[in-house]
Amino acid sequence: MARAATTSDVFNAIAEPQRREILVLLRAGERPVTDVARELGIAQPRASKHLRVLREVGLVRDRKAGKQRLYCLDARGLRPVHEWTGGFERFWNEAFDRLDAYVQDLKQARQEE
Amino acid sequence: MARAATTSDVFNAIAEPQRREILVLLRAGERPVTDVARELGIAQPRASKHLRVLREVGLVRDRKAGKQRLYCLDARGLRPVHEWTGGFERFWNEAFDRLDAYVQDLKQARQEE
DNA sequence: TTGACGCATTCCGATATAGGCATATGATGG
DNA sequence: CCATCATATGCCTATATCGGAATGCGTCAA
Repeated sequence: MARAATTSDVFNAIAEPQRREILVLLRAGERPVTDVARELGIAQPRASKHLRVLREVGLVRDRKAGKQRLYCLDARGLRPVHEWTGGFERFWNEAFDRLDAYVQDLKQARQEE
Repeated sequence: MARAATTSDVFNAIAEPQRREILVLLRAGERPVTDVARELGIAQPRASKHLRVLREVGLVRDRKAGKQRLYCLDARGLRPVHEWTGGFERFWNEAFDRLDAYVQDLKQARQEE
């Protein structure tokens, strides 16, 4: 089996750097596809594809505006990711890590005696 | 080009659900590969491979303990993810979203007139 | 109606990945 | 040194991407 589909999975959707760039860009407000493509320096079909993935996982919404289609951020889907990583907050505490490294060294040393 | 390598990229590493499970499991303390495999209900080679990816992006460390190899969490790499998503915190505020949806509706309605 | 513009989609090729299975490697005990 | 347990790796297949180029489709203006 290959990797899980990006569709319907926010973790996969934001695994792609350019999609993260798009989300950051859209924080400044809604934009048409062409603008997104130009600001990221990528081809328009590519921007459309990324935006489609983001739309399918619910991270952006789109709205027709004449000839254009404006995309805007809907960051609610990022909340679960934030909370999931937040569950590890106490583990990346610097002091904790230093202590942990110390314990590691102790164990390693004891075992190498 | 295919998708970016999972290696050396935390966002990609945690895009895989089972790897996230492993990280959660390791919060309870270090474990040998076999335990990880058993607790996730997967084959041992699979667990080893996932652990390897996690090790290569720095999310776990390993330590030899006799015949076993104990893996332990090193969650520091999750901090950037937490902070990145945190940059969208104000956008998933419920009230904000409600207002936004309202504005959306207004625009949509105006355009459909 | 015809162009022109903005965007989505499709077809294609290259590649990375996940998983399974078999097997190699490593360490331990006898 | 050998048998055994614990892990890591290599090989293989199926599949899901990403990216590019061409093209389809809808909308607006003249």
